Amino acid sequence: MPSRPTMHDVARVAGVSAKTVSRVVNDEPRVDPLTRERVVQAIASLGFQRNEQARSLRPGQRSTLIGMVTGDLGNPFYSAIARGIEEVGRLHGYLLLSSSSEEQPARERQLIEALLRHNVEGLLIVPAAGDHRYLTSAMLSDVPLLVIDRPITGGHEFDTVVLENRQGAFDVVSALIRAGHRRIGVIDGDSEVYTGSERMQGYFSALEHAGLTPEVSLIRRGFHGGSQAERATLELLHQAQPPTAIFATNNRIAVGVLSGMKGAGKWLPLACFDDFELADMLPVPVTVVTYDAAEMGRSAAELLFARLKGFTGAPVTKSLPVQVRTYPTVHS
Amino acid sequence: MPSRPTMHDVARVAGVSAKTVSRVVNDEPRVDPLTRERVVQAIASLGFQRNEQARSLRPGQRSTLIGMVTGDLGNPFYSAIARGIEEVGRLHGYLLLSSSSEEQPARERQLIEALLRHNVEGLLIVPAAGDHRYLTSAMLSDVPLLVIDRPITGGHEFDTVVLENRQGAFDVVSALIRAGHRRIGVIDGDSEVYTGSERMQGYFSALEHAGLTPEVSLIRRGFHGGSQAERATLELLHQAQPPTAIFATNNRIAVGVLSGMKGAGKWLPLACFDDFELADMLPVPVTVVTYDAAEMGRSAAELLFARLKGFTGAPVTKSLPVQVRTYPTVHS
DNA sequence: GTGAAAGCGCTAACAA
DNA sequence: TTGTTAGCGCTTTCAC
Repeated sequence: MPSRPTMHDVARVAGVSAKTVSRVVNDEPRVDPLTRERVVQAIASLGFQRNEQARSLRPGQRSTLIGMVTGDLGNPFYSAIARGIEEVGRLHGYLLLSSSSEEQPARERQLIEALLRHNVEGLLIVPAAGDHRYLTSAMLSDVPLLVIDRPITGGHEFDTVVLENRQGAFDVVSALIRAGHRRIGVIDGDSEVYTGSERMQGYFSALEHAGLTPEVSLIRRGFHGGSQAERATLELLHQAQPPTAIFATNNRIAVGVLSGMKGAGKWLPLACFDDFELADMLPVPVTVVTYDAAEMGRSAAELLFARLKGFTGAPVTKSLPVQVRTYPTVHS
Repeated sequence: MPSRPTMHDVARVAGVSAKTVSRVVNDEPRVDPLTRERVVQAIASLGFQRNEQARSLRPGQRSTLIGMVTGDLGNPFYSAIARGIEEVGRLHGYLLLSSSSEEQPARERQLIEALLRHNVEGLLIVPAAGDHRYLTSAMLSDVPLLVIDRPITGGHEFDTVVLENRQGAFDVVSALIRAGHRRIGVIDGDSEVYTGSERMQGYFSALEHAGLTPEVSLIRRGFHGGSQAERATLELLHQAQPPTAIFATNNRIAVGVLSGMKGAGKWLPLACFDDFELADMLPVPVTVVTYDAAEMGRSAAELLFARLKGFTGAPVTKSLPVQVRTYPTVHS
């Protein structure tokens, strides 16, 4: 059972003091080349690896750890963000502690506390719903916190990176209108969530901009999973005056909408916030709002490292651009 | 700029020694209820949070950190595994350090070393290709390592969790045969990768079992992305004796195959290892091998924690079951 | 039931 | 150029 060698072990083998080993490990200048060589040899022969936890215990030393909390690491949207964060972190020599709140506020708080106990130098969160006033500067004690995808409302202000949700929804609904649609159904995910409400506003703006009046019978809000969206779609399609196209405010909803169309045997053009694979293989034309989720992670991480490097100033909010893309139908 | 309070700060406020605070924080029994109460108050009023790095520095103390290396955290397959690991880790009070090797052996090694420097108690990796003999017990110094999805060949033996790749491929190809197909094309991802070669063996076994002879012209191997698979599909479809169905050894390949079919305007039934969304919305019947990727992560993590709890014995290899599932075509 | 002293592995400050 | 001392925040002796 080999236990990790310490600097003292290396020092003994090299015939120097621990401090000299430390100097070599940290590439400090004032070390005799010959001494350095002896130490390097000893390090290699013992397979020494510095204990980062011990190092970061000293005041003024960094832990080189950052922490992340999203709703669900297994969700491709969140994991793309995680990927972006990790990528930038690695460039700076940081490792990423990642965790899933399962969208539960209590869990999110526990995770943030756990990450802080482990001395992360920075936090990045995709906040769950709920009150975040517990995020006081006392609790965070100088650890910068970056908010991704949905701003935290009320209380302390944080650096934030979001998508241009409203603009994207406006653009994609406008595309349907340009294609001649006047009755555009909409199925919204959780409309209490920031992104959902922003996208709904984009929908309304697009109608208004085209001189169209929103119609209650075409709007279905507050659906969580795909199966709820599927039922809502059936309702929409079976009513007396059905829509001629449908806008889904996210891709999980879109999948439910497609199932609904399949069930009803009525295929309508689909618009959707979020790109998804095989959109070009469907029996309906699909228009999506596409964007780079990993870029959200990268932007957030870059802002975080700017803070760590001493950038001060008022909290920043960055909106990332999105793009509309149309996929043709497949004719089988 | 608030800095984190220490146990000494709490001790001062509560009028006790640091050791007593430690006792309270660790729920040790022999503390006077009144003293305990005073300490609890002080902890609350200061917002004290124990410094885990300092704690884990003492010999015999755990870091409550585990580390993971996969090819790409942003890939849904890997992130599902990460999710499973994280879930089990959380139950045990552990945080997860996750990182992406980008399938580069050198990067993988660097990440493993970085994780060890940060005192992870266990490692879980989805290994990149290449030689892993550097993973010596000297390097790992008692840190258990779990291998996921693809066994490490040669050298040290590790606990391993994989899918029943061969059986799954056998089953899904057999399903095509039962449906009457005699000429089944196959497009393989990277056939040097363990999963690819296992799945190919399953394909061959299924043919053999049905008394069919493999045909070179129906087999295309070694394709990386979807676009390579797309070209291979076009070749397959345009030859004199085309197949009547195609087996794709993973879902990225399957997407390429579908593009190829679209390009050729020839739609054939598709079989595929890996489930994927919207498989029931395609102009061809799709049969997939489905499984729970998160379960791989959970199984691996459970095995890891068993080791941490002292389970000894020869390295274990666990194969997780897979299932065949058929989606009907959509008729638009 | 409580506290004082020592030390985990490392590095900043100071000596030599 | 190199070594000694001290201490980061915590917990383990071992006294009291």
